Amino acid sequence: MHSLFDDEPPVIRVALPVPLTRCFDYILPPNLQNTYLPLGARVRVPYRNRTLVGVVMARQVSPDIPLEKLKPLTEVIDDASLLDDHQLALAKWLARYCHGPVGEVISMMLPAPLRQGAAAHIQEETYWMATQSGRALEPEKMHRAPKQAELLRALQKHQQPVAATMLRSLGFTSTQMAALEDKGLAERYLQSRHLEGRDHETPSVLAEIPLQLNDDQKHVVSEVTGQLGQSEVFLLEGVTGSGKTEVYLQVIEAVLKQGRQVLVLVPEIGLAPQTVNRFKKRFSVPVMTLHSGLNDKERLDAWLLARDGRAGVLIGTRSAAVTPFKDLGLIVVDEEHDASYKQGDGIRYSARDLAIVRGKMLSCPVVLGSATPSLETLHNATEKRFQWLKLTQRVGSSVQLPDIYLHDIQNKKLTNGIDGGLLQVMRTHLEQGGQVLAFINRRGFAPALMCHDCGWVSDCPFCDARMTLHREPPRLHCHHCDSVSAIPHQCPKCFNSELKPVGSGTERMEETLEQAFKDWPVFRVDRDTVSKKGMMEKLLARVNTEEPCVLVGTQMLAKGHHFPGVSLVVVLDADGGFYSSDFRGLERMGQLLTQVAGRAGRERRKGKVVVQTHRPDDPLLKLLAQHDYSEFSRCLLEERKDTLLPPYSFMAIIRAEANQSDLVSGFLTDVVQAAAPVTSQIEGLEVTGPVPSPMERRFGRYHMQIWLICDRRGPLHQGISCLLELINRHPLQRKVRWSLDVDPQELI
DNA sequence: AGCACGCCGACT
DNA sequence: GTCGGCGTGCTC
Ligand SMILES: [Zn+2]
Ligand SMILES: [Zn+2]
Repeated sequence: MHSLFDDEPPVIRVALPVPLTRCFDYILPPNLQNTYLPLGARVRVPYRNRTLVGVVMARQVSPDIPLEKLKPLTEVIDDASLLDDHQLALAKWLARYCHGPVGEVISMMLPAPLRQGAAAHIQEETYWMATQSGRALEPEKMHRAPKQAELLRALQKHQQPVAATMLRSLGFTSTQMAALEDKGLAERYLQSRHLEGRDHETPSVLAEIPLQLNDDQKHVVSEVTGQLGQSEVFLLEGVTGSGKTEVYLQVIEAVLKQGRQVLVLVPEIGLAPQTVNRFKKRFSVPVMTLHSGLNDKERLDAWLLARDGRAGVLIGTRSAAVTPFKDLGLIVVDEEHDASYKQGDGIRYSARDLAIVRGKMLSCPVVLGSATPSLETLHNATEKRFQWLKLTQRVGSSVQLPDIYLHDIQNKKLTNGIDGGLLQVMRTHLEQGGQVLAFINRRGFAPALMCHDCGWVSDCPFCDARMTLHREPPRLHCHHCDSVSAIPHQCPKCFNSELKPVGSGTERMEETLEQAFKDWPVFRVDRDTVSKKGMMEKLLARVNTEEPCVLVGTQMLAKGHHFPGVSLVVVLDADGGFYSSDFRGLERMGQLLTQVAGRAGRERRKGKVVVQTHRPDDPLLKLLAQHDYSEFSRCLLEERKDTLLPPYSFMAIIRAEANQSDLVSGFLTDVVQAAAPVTSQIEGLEVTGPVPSPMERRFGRYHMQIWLICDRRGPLHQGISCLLELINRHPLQRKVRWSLDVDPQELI
């Protein structure tokens, strides 16, 4: 709105990274009134007694507080919009969805240097390339300038521009480079080092010939490429080895040929160099990555190159979902069911869901790929909101699905978590020259230490949990609060000197298997071994020799790296999903088991999977053993429908914690009771709680939650707004930390 | 969230 | 007398 009077100073509305769900207005001082200041540009503003970086959300606003209370802004940082209209619309959408401040959402979207006000310009470096006449000239003829001749000879060897820094490290000087330029023999280029001489404007997109597709793949590629420019969501369901990646590559190729950009989302661990290299090898356009392994500068460059349309393909983990693009033509979400797509703190968004929202806003297709789609996605596909495409044929004729055996351990005495019969199966397999993969879902030596005389257990002093016994290095370690203590030599309660480890983790399994198989090496892969630098590379090299060995580890082994020599996979604790307090426990178990099975015998020989279970007759487990994830998921969906849980309802959780349990319960009880007159009138909305979290005490703090479940999103958000309003007015706000999670993935 | 302001106990 | 504990209020 324009000001009522012309002499009133122009006021702008700024989103700031503060936890207050409103924007702040500032006066544009006279000296900045002629500065170009578009929406989405960053400004520096005074805020209380400090200065903050904010983003312009509106101009020429009439402030809701008296004009004399407004402060003038300090500085305009961007001379052009930093975030375009779509990016701002996305931020607003996410802020509404999370019931959070748009300023915090925007702050989350920006790489750290931009948050702090750094210039939004790609650092360009000088590159040199021989011109046509430079290539035609024989350097030997340059008698009077031997150094320049040598430089020209070096440049002639390359078809691509060579970095000036590289030439300098070879002993050439800038004067020599400039001299060649003056003679028209060399040309200078300014470009980002990350582009590796590639250019998105390139006329040819391909750097190699694509693979031949089978009929399934051809059908999928033509379906998706036939609907480019439309906001369609595709579920691409393809079993392990059905050639999903090649389908992605060929759909991406079609988008790149239109001169548009592509975003590829991958799980946290999925960003293996081999995946990225496959993309770089296929395309001649710049392929950038964005993941947690990059430093601030690298992240900023990737972000800017995507925003400026200079990156053709961006492959990234969760946070890449909020990267701006100049002309986005396709989003691929690989392993869409993966839990790492959900941000667990701060702005709790799902990268997969955000991808779908962006697709709708930009009219671009979204491809969700998985061998084990989430129930949410399957439900959307069944309801025809997504187009359901399937890859049923496995690529390569020799590849067969492994046989899966459910190994009954009811009434069996296990030695350190493994049955003697199963050890024999492993031995036979090793004798035949095969590699074995053994999964166990717990790190450490044993999940607890116990006194058999008085019943003392290694409880964590800060959590409702046992401290895990570790041998490397020896310690008791709580996996929930990270507190560490020495291993007691005798029982702290009765002084009995015999304390027994209870249950097995990866370390104990490693030891057990080492003792059982003296002739073959046993390698452990879990967070503790992988974090040691260079260990993983060394291990991969050893395992890739395909000499017989045993790999024991956590889920980490199932994701990421593929081991071609493995033909026996052993799952030691499959029953966890049955006893999980989370209604998604079984779904996760099915996805993990299917993924694990895909690790057995993908090449050459047929694989075998053995699953230790107390429930060999369980119908769901049997379905998984028959490679029937579809029927398995159909059964689970049936169950969710009966219990009216997601995806048959929408859910939100309000979590709260404090150092005293009565503070949390008092706080949440007040809120629920005060809201009841309103929430009980909202049709279909169910408010449950406060209830203690599955592990009430964690790190000395008491956790409780309120559940909101509703059959429609609208009333759910109405209920949330009502509760949050009361929370924000509650006097205990200072002592209780709380958060809202819409569409939670974890119920903890 | 942050950060100032303000009001009480125990220190030089 | 003052240093610092944290309860309270506000941020354009
Ligand atoms: Zn004891
Ligand atoms: Zn703990």
